[in-house]
Amino acid sequence: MRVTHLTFDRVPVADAVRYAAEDADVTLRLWEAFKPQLHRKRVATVYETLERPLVPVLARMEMAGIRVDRDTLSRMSNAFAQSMAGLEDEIQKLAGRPFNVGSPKQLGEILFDEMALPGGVKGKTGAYGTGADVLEDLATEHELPGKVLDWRQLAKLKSTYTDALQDHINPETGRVHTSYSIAGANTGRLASTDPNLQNIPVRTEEGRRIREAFVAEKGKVLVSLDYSQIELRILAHVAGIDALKTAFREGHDIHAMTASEMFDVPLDQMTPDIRRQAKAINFGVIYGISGFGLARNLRIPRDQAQGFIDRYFERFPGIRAYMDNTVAFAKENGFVQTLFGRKIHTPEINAKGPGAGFARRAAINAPIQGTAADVIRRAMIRMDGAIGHLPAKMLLQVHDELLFEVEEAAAHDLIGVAREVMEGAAAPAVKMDVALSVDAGRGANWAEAH
DNA sequence: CATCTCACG
DNA sequence: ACGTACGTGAGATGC
Repeated sequence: MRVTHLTFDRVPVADAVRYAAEDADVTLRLWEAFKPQLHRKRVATVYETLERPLVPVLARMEMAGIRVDRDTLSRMSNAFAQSMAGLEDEIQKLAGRPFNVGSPKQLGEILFDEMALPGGVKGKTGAYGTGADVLEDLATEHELPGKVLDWRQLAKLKSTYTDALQDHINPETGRVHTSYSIAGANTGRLASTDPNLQNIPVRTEEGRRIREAFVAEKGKVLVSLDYSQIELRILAHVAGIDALKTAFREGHDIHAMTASEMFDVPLDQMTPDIRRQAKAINFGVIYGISGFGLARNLRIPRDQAQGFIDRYFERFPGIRAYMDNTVAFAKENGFVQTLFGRKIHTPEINAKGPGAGFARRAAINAPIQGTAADVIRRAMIRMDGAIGHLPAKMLLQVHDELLFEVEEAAAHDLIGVAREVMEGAAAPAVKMDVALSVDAGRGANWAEAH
């Protein structure tokens, strides 16, 4: 038994398998044993965020793991390596000399010193920034930056996913077993480590294919259920925005509705670009919006971004009141609260200087992100009992999504039961003005189930 | 071991 | 005046 390397809230799967087979509650006892070693502040966070019944649930999920097909990953890895080699040749021809494409330092010197492309900005450390947004802008000037972006995407997928994931396949179970931190995030979210299964690619077609390697056992399927727009629904509730509440109640496209309201465009004349801008604003509000941040995200002038925000506050006045009240509460008390009363500490809120902006935005975001975290944690605690009669296991949590593996014939029943648990998870402690809604999918692999 | 970059919600 | 979207984890580079 190796307990020495245990942290307070993480259980290496080899131990979890052994312990949980004997006693699903053992993680909790281990956690209790390690608690005295924790830093004082960390203890306070844990006490306030921990819901004890969640601990054995997480242990069972870690123990269950998810089957990952090594051959699929291996094939993809080889394909990535080939494409990268081709791109590397092209990049170095364009650069005029060989260099390490994976080195931001060398790339910056090539782009801005040797090739003298415009827009080189040095950061605090004196190095040129070569992030994706910089290279995207630069791609209109020259062929090279776009190829570096392509190379980087493949390098990321290969090193972090197709290669590293293979090393995490447990030889005894043939499955990948993550570890969950129950107090990993300040807001009350879980965190997934070793490996992180909460950041498996999905946004691009190439990345999404990695999810094809996450498969169900023969005769079973993967079922994914995810909350639809849970943070915006919570915002509508806590800030009391009637227009948003109505839109959710009537099942409207929330970003299109926001766009229509803000820009006076009828819904039947909505364009993808106007909707995209409104979507960015909706997210911005959740993040504690600033003119600068929105301008950078949308790549528009700062005064125009500020105009959008002013307009938003004008049309949804409850939003500004929510933000002001939340910040005032944090300054007064040193914490904010989720709808369920869980405290999230904001020790920097009264700081002077550049840190003040961060603390302010974090305080605005925390009740929203934290309430969403509470909701899904409540669902997870109830889930084991609710699906106990079904041949199903809860495998993963990805902030607003739960992934299950279930015998094929029971998939329909599982979706019905799990959806009911998730949609009802706020009750009875909190009566939401906006109903929670859950989307479901199923398939032989995670790509199909999503 | 810090920094940069990028994957996710 | 200042520097900014919120919350994470991980791999590669280079000091």
